[in-house]
Amino acid sequence: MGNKKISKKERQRKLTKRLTEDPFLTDEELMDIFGVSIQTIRLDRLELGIPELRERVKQVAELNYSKVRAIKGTEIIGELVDLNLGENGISILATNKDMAFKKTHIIRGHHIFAQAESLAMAVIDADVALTGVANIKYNNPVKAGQKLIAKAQVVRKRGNKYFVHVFIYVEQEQVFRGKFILVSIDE
Amino acid sequence: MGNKKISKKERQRKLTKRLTEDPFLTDEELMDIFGVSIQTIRLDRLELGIPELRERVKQVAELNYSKVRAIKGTEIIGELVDLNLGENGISILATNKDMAFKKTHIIRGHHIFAQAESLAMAVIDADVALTGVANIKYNNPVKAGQKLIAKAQVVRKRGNKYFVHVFIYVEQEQVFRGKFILVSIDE
DNA sequence: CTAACAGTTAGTACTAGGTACTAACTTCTA
DNA sequence: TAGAAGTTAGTACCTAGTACTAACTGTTAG
Repeated sequence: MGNKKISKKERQRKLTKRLTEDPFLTDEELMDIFGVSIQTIRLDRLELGIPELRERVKQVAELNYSKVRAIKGTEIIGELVDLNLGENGISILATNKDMAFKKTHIIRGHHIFAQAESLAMAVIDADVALTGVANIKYNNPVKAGQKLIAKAQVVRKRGNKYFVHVFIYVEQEQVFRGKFILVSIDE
Repeated sequence: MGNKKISKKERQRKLTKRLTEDPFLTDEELMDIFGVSIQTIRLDRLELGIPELRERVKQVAELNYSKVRAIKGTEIIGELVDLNLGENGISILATNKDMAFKKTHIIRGHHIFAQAESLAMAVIDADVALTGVANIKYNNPVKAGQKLIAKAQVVRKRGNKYFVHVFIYVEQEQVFRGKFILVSIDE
């Protein structure tokens, strides 16, 4: 693909773009793409501070390995720190900027909801449950990096219906409250 | 960490487990973990058909490179198929088993909530919004693989508060309804 | 008791995809 | 036309392996 001469600056700009699009390219492939020697590619990466292929692949792998876990978790969102089955429970969720809006760094609502819902499910003494009705309120926006402490309380149980209240706090201040009605399914 | 003799079978079982938990372990680290030589680790991997570290890392990277994009999207959960800013909108979310409980294959509530909430945000004509209050109800469980069609309608606007109703259907049948009050933040 | 075998270890040659470095060549430019 | 910038070539070395041969250890069957 010998593009007929482009400047060093231009090549380095394109190289950066190419590698952000596809971090799996080897120096050898880049050599063919830009029609320069492998040493030039390596000098470019050195100047631009772009690590080698294996390092780039590892970074992508590590980044997503934790991210996916955090989103879908095993089952519960946040870390369960206390639990009395059928009574109450506490979970902690450390927020990060991946959970937030890019502009404002305010945590997206469904992450908070997910913590509350999954804690509510954890506290009831049933194998599988579904959220029937939820009445929720977000009191205050949460910033990326803040630690969410969720407290759940089973208030009533009627047949296979559980009424659970969940309150989420950031340093004593309430940021969320939710009333869930969970329905357990017997198999 | 020389565990005092374990059988080959047992070691290979544990090795498989260790590597599914943490695919970033080198043969050298595994050698220390199991107290055997590096050749034994390599024979084990060969017998078990487990590829080398760099291949494993690459697989994790490639797998998630596409998956994560689908989970967090740019901003909206599901695909936006129709939108009249300030009035209404429709989004479609194709569910899969990663969004469901392992046992029952029923979609976890917060994914449905996330689709509804993000659609509600998309329809209101404001840069950034937060969910203030949500009153929601799950009518019917959703199975993995079903296609969720969400319809949002802005019913009232008062100052920086927007009242949005969202209904989600699976083939004409309503599975979710939510009333959101969204608050736009002016910067 | 010993031969046979599984299991383990040791060692060598080779690989990809590099780093780090020296040296030389080409091209532009003052 | 000298010198700097840019490019290319080549070498030694690195990691985390594969693929292979050879030898050693421990158990077990005849």
